[in-house]
Amino acid sequence: MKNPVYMNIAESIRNKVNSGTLKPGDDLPSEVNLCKEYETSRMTVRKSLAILTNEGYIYSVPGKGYFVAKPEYNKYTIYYDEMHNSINNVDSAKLLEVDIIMPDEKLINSLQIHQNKKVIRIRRLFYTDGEPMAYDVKYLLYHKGVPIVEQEIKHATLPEMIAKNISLFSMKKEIKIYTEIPQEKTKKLLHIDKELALLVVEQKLYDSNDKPMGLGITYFRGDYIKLQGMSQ
Amino acid sequence: MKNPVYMNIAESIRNKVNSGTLKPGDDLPSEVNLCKEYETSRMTVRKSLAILTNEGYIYSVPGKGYFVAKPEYNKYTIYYDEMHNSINNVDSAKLLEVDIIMPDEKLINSLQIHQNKKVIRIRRLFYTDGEPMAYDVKYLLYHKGVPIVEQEIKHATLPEMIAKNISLFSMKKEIKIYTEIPQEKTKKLLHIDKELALLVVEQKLYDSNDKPMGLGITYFRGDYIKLQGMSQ
DNA sequence: GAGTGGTCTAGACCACGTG
DNA sequence: ACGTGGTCTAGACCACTCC
Repeated sequence: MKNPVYMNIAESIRNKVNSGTLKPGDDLPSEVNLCKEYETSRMTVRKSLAILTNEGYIYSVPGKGYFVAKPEYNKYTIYYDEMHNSINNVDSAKLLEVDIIMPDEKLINSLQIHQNKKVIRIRRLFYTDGEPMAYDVKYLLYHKGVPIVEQEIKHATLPEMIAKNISLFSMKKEIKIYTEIPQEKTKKLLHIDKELALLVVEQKLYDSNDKPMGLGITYFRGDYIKLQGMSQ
Repeated sequence: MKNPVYMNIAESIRNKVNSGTLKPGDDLPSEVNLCKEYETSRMTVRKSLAILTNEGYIYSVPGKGYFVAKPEYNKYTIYYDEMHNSINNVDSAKLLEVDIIMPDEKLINSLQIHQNKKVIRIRRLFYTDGEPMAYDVKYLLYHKGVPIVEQEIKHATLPEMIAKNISLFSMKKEIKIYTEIPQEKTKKLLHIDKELALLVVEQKLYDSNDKPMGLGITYFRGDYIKLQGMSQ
């Protein structure tokens, strides 16, 4: 046990919260009192408290003190990538079509563009073990330098397509997950000949000014996908 | 502009990463060099670097230095609560049944229990505007003090049910999202008389020793739910 | 051995909230 | 006025990496 001092202090307080000795809303001893209790300097105590703050255990109010936070019941982290999921990975992709279209009303609203602004549409099919598992459509705003090179597009995810121009760090992303009964043409594309639902995942990417940069909609065969997430 | 010094330094470096002046894999100036560049002390520079590390912009390697990180394309945060979602909130709930059952094989595996360990099953219907929108089943391990008081159970989420005993902080949660065609009995419960898919959300809660504490499965009418997530 | 980040100290001044 | 957290300094020693 040669952990740094600040880790031991954080662990000690964390245990008090986990065990219920400290309950949400309770106040912690002040920094100077914690210094005395653990016989260390203020910066070390503050390091411990910063860790617990990051972990969501506590929060501070300037002039008042530190308090035990309420845990977030309902927060999950999910890693979603249209080419990889927990049941099946996409092992090959077919580029159906790349074209330039005039946006319909839904697209005008979604991408917040003028009705005469043209949009690049990329339609693909994703395969696993030779079977089609998802139909994928991307709508990208045309920007100088956007690659329309087949080999670059074929296996790219939406962030990868857009990151050709913009730093990936400043992008904001949104995701929507819902289910749908497939239309006839989608059934044909995905070789669906029985009653089967689609899991639909919409991704939207924004630049640092909250301007939409692209929209992707992926229609997964319901028997080929399960999304997973976890706390933390 | 009377921001703290460490914020300005962080902002300055963040901008270099966002603009592409610094690219993933590039190394940053050393702490002492940053001290000279920004004419400040080492602890202040370290505070800036700690922030950028938390934000996922950079990472450090002891003995070597700081480097620009690769952004996480595919990480999303989703707030899920079986009683609230982006389309419709549950405005009332009906408790169908609470009973004690012997676990089937699926449940034995999922909750990692012995086959003769009994399990509490809670079955509910969720309504919005008087219409049934979801069918919900929870499986809880029996523990002393578990409340089986109807009024407490009726509107509780899975974490709330289990948090009666255990500190909510130390719990780990898992979520699985998929789609299914409803069975006949589910169709009746949810008043489904047309072709309609279900969005199924499974939640599993673990205590701090990774021991499963409960499983919840919620079957949402596909036209009544859309899950949403976002980066960060 | 020189340079790097990781930990830690013992001070300081400030803005804020409460009596 | 006093106690609180927020910011900042100028040092120190350590473990690690690389040459």
